[in-house]
Amino acid sequence: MARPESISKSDLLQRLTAVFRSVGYEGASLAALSRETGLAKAALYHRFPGGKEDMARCVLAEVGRDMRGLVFSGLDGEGSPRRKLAVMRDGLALFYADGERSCLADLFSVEGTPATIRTPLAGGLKAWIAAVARVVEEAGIDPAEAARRSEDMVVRVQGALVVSRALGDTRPFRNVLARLVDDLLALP
Amino acid sequence: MARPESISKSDLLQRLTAVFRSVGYEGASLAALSRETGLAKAALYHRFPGGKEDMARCVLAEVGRDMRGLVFSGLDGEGSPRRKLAVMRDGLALFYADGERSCLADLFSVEGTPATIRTPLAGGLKAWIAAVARVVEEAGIDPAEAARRSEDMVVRVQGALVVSRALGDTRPFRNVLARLVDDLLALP
DNA sequence: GTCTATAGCCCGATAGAC
DNA sequence: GTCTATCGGGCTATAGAC
Repeated sequence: MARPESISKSDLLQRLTAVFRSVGYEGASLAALSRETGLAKAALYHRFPGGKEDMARCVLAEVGRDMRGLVFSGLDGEGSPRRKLAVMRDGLALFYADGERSCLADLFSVEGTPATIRTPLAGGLKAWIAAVARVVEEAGIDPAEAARRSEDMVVRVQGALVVSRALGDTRPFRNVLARLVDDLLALP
Repeated sequence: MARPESISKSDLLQRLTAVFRSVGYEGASLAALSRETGLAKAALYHRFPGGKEDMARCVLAEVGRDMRGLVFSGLDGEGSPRRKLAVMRDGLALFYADGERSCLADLFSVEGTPATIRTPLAGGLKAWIAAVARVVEEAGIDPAEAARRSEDMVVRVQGALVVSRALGDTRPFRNVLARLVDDLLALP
């Protein structure tokens, strides 16, 4: 039985994620993590014995699961490549709240973040690029070109999030999403 | 007369820049800024009475000047659009050390950085996009499409820096630069 | 203009009561 | 499992000697 008076593990992770996602690893103070979750610091240490690094690792794993659910999951099923990539695009819009959110791949890759967090992050990015490349190949694009386009797509999404944040305007992100499928599947 | 025993203003700003560029605004502690410049904290306060925020503002202004020198300067002169954009591309390779360096537009746009720094940053990004769009228009591309391509170029450069940093591999950055001019000037 | 020394605060992390 | 209280240390910033 779940104990309703206590915050659920999933809710807790979601709130921790929000903090790390807006201020990064070093910027996320235990005071802020405590405030945003409603748990005292000691309670956070009870749930995450490894402290802040432990929290960030769990957040990254949870975000990875969300990403797989919203973004990857459609890539493996049946359906045309165009349809699968369109599902991914819509998942990205949700995942990044239409460009309002930053990506942990950006915030967690800066110096000062522990390597135990940066390493799985790189793996996740590579997995994403590879999964998209497989779908692009299905559409008849040769493997080298498919890999190039997939990397370019991820580059554009990351860049659009940075530019949107820096300008305080989500149009760059929405512009990239609008062309994402066509750019991946364009004729050679 | 310059006093040779004291670090020059330009050298000082360059060393401060290196710190902010690798760890961001909040991550740049006065201890690190002091260590990397060889000046005691009190001496830094003598030169930058506004403290860390003052240093970051001066660093941003200096980086803006470097950017204008290396990246913008070629855009206004004579020469074909293709040649001018190629000069910009080579300037970018230098400016970002072939993808090894991060961009302040990324690091300084995260929450926690004072607005006095984030605001001029957004202006600089917009100016860059506009300057490139003018050259693309010179090549006969219509203004709306030129604006779109220029924004997309900046998006790609920013994204390539993020992905290169996250993967620990500068290939994404070099790939973007290799196609930058052709993508801007492609036939409609 | 640069230094050493330190104020005052917030940091990550822990002790121990309940 | 959560709390309050606190530790030692690093933080930004300043005082004051030279």
